[in-house]
Amino acid sequence: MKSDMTKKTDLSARIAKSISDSILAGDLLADDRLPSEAELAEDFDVSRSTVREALKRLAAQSLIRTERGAFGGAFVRQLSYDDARRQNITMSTLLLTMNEVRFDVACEARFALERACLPLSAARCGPKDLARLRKEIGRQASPDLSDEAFCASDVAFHRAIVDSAGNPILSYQLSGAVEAMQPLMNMITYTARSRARIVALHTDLADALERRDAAAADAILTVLQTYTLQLGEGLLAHRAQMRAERSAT
Amino acid sequence: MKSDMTKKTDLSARIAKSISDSILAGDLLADDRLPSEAELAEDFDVSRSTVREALKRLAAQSLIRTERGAFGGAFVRQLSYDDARRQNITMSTLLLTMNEVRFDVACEARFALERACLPLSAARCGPKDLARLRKEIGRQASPDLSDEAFCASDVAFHRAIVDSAGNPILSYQLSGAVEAMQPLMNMITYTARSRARIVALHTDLADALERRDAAAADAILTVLQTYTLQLGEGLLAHRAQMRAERSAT
DNA sequence: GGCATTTAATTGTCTGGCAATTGTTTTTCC
DNA sequence: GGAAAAACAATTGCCAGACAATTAAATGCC
Repeated sequence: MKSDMTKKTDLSARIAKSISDSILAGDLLADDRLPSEAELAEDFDVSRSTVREALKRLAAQSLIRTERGAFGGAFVRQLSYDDARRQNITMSTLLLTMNEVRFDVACEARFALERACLPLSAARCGPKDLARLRKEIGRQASPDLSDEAFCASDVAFHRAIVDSAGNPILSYQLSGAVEAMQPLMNMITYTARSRARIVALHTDLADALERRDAAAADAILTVLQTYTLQLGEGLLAHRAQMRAERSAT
Repeated sequence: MKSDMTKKTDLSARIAKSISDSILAGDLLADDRLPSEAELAEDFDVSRSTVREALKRLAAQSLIRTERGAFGGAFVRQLSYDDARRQNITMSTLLLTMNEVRFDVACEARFALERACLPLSAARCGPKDLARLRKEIGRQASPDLSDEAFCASDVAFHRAIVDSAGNPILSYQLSGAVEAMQPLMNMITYTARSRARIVALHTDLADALERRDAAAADAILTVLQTYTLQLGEGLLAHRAQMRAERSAT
């Protein structure tokens, strides 16, 4: 076995793992009710506090939800796309910031993944998707927009491209890559010139998708990637400097 | 605000969120020590049990680790790629099974994402990566292999392709898509004929990568996708039947 | 039958305590 | 003086018991 778990980890962790295994294995289905805390305490032969700690662990992973009152209790939670997406974004953000990932590495991953969506997006995007893209482009063009708001709209634009592929699994998998970039992109100061350039590229991209021209969209994305990388160039040095300062402390 | 959180959710959830926000915002850095449970209890004006439940929530998300003894306590945990990958896989698996995602949808997402890696893999894969690929191909060719083991090796092969792109962020993001497929693929029975076909395609793929021929690799992946889809065709009906049976209960 | 009240089950929170762990400090002994 | 042993202190892990809050069901009343 990879990890023995016996007698070295928390009781609450072991209990949580036991229940979580049951859920993963399909022994417990969505909306099934778990035994009450008192029953679980007896089943596992631990105190109620320990059971509660285990249940909180599961709740933190969106595996269960709890309801109070008679006939309440802990219920297996059907993991929604939104919940999964939120957790994915949190984890990706954390991974990027805590490991001081280089801007170019994150950028490469993000654009590679987005490129994977383009053929599907070009084939399937509908009027609603295009409207969403145009709306964000319009917002990006307004001059009285903070750098942060511009960046947020940029992320929204790219999310819209991913969603237009019409595959929810794809949207989920890419949410982390697209949205976790935001903190990194926020460190860029967008001049009027660079904004205009980006808006133009976004417009070209939307046009290409509307024409269902995947090859053109791909080419534009490549240009956008190069330009983004260029804008973020300074961040590599900045990161290195931060690290140097901290180690000097 | 999106969610008020005040006076409707658990105290432990609010406290966990408060601490987790501090970590996400960078106020708490990796290996920083949190106040002791007793201190936190006083700070937040709650009992120690409530603080403990909050800390267990954070531990479940790999945000902190705890150590016992004097000078022990809760420490901000540097989220490792492995931790993140594990959680990503769990969540993806859960998402796929609990939402009864159609095999073709999951398959499409998986191959689209893998396709995104191919140019990078072709450009960068080294001898070690190729050896890993060949090793899995060799395993898949041995006739005395259970369907499950064959499937596990298939997943390992595709993970190796992703890893050979040499971008850890990409590897992380794709781990969910690749590994969460395994439970679905496990429902396929692999005949000797289909195994031979898959091994041949895998070999072609490895050869193409060795030649640094991204276009050829892409074409082979398309064939593999079509074939996988064909093998999994029955699962769509199977799923529908399962659902029908359950609703009849 | 419909509405108000009571009841029972369950989670949420608190208090207080003891055991286990572990780095530090002090003591003991050679 | 130095090394081993013992005591110490801080901290988490776990437990028992209590009470409050909530909520669906059961009951009673009209």
